[in-house]
Amino acid sequence: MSVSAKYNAKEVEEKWYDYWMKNNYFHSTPDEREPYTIVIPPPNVTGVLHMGHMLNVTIQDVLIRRARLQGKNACWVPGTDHASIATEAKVVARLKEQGIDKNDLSREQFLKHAWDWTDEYGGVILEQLKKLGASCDWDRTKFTLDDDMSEAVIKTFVDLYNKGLIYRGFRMVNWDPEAKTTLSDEEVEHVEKNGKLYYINYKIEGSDEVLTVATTRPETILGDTAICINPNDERFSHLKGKKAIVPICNRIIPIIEDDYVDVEFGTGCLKVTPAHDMNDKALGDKHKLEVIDILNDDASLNSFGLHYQGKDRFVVRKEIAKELDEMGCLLKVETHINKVGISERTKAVIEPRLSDQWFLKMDELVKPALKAVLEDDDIKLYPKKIESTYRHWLENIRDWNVSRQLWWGQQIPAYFYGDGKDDFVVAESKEDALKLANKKLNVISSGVEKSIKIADLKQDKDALDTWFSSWLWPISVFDGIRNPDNKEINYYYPTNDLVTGPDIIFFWVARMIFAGYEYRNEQPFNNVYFTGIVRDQQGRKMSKSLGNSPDALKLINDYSADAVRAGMLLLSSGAGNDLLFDESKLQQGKAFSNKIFNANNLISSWDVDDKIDQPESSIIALEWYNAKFNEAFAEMNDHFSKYRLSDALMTTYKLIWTDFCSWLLEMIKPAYQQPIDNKTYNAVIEAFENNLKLLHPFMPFLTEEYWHILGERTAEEALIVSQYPLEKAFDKSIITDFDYTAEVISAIRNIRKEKNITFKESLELIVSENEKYNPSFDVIIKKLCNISSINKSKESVDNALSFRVKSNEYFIPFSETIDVEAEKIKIQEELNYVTGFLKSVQKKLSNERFVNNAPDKVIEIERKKEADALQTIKTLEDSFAKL
RNA sequence: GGGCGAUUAGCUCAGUUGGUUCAGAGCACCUCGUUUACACCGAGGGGGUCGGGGGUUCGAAUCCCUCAUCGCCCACCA
Repeated sequence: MSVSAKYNAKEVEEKWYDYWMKNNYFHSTPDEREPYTIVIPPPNVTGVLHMGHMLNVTIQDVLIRRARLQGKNACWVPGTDHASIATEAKVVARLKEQGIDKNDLSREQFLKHAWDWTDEYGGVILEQLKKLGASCDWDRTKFTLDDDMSEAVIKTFVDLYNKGLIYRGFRMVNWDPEAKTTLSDEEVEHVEKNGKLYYINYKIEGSDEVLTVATTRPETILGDTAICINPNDERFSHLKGKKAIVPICNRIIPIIEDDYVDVEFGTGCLKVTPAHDMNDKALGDKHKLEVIDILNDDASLNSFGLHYQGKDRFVVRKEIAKELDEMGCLLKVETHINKVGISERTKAVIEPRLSDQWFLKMDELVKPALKAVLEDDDIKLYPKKIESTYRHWLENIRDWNVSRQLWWGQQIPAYFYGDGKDDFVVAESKEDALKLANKKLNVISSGVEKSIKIADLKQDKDALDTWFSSWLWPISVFDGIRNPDNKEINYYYPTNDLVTGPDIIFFWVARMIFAGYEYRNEQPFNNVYFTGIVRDQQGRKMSKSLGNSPDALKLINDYSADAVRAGMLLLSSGAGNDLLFDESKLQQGKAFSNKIFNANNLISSWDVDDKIDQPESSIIALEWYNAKFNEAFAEMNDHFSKYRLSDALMTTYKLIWTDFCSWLLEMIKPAYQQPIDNKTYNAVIEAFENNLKLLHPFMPFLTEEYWHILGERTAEEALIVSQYPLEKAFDKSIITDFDYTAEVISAIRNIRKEKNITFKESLELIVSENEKYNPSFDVIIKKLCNISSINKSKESVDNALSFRVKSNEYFIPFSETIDVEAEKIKIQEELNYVTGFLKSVQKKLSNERFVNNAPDKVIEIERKKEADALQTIKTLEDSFAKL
């Protein structure tokens, strides 16, 4: 007899994780089986487990464990991402706390600190994944800055450069003045801000006239190199060809004409600052304007800022407005809402800035990626609606700025040997670079023998965007870039499923598809499951600043990993839907664990006697359960095929709780202290075991625990490496018959309740049978409702309680006097309902247009309804009359 | 500004090409209950005119139009 009434999760979970690890069950090597591969979206190496990971990792583990049970060679590759900008920012912050300024360190010194940090925190998150039960192949753990991974990145960069897809360009880029690096377009968030629109007067050269220009950024007037008007704007036609004077710096600038200018907006005049605005840059290029960059890399003003030199742009904005006002140049200030670009990582306001950067051409890379998803269906996105977002982005894509002014990452393999803009070569190593440089030099200076030494080569200081390494992830984790023909990449690639958040569809998912086609000529994965975002109950994103993010490890500790996994899945309704975190779902997961624990308690309390016969009730109960199991199993598989994991779990949950525990166990349960027959017992154990298999992907620990409790298993026979049951055809009619029986049972229970008849008091049941039903379930009714006998009778039964299921009427003879009036009312109510229903059916059937237009099948159904209703009415009327 | 999606019980969501007894599930809620696995339980029960309006149809939660509300993505309007 068990002492504890509750399941001890913590102990169990540690035990089985160790056991799985010890037996190497997570490890995969290529063999003759069908592979099933998932590469983990590598979390930030210095990150800690949060709710998003929990959901994401649970889903991946469910898929991997299921594939393993299906006999596939399941391989889940774990790893971490160096997350250049995020990690570098953290390291810089920590150094600052120690009183160290990054600028005082050499690249090597800084990287030493960064690696120390990585060694200290890296892997913490992977340990946390283990607590959740993640069955990753830990032997394959990768880090995006591992030597082999970096080599792949460099090789790719050189290859793309040689193909002419990577180029160096002096372009307007997104500048994060806090991190002092460029960002890709995807790393910039646009937020609406309440700003101001300043109306500034510019004098016209050689006249007293002024021209008013509206701007949101008055500090940039110091970088103005033109005023632009619309050539069709008659208000300004007299100013054509004239010049204006920039206040404060008194620079004389041309007034140019371009129909880009919106006549309606502001004053209809635009100040042009090519160095600090994308549009102005375009205008500047078109009209060959001077470019004056007034900012330092930290967004303070440089010498062009005159007396504002050294001050931050936002400080200057206020001060310059004041100065302009005092000069009488500030006409007015209006409030104005505009979108401001914010750095995703540092939240600093982005400055458009001109600089030399490396770009990857997108046009060609995009083509196969579009085709694969939208035309060929080689890659399926779940939910499908994401496809339109995907298409839109790919069709409007701009070249990818891949260089970052950071140290934490792969350094760009470009080597400069001179001061000229083109005096560089791109190569995998410095030695190769030297050869190339000399070759290039000699071709250029034909005839004159020139040579440079290795010491003359200066490698580009910049590092590559983090995503430039992660886009290779599904290939490089199998060494498919360096060794494209190796056994592993050929076996595991393309991977099967990718599970990730919709927020990185462009950063990562789309780019992996580019890389997949470019380097393998094949999709990197067949399916992408986009999880939703985990939000709090008010629908807000989980964030540190709001403090609304529960401690993931504490949840595992409080509820168990199994309960957390089940809870997360119950919450997530489908791919792509956000989910509102609700601890009560975890409670539900925990209650479910306990339910299974108690089912096992019951089973293990039975004494098995092989000398007694199997009762009839057990035979039919097991026959029914067998059908029910196969029905549920097929349904669960169907849900899986559509990536409806929540529904798949719910199907399993109901199978176990309702069908197995509430019905089957109650039906086959032997009387108090009586033994159970051998046959039934074995069948129940087998049913339980099959349930555990179905549940294992969702709740791996407790299922493994009971698997071993139910039977002696060798290491090779662990649940995690067992085989899924086979899907079998099932007899649907027995399920229908049982559903009918359940209605009868429910009606009897209702009567007991209404009349206060305790379960102990045995009753007699009389049925006047009109409709066929399976009498083999009578033994079940007897057992579950404490019915002494079930008799058939055509006669009315005196002084009996009655109820009806379908068109059959049931009577329970009652010792006390029946309240005839109450019975009459009851029957009358039922009669009213059925009569009303019949009317609506007959109305439909007498409608010619319905009969003429509806398909025969539908009409047939209506006729059946009519017949059934008539029969029921007859039964009710008879009963009424007899009363 | 452009695009996409959503709106069904208190909550979170199903509802397959419009058609089975007047829309389902889980949770929550209410009532009753210590029958010998489990009160993290059992039995029973209440609850929705499917966002509003209009249309197509014999028939609409399901198709069309429109309005409202919410969400997401994209975008260089000073």
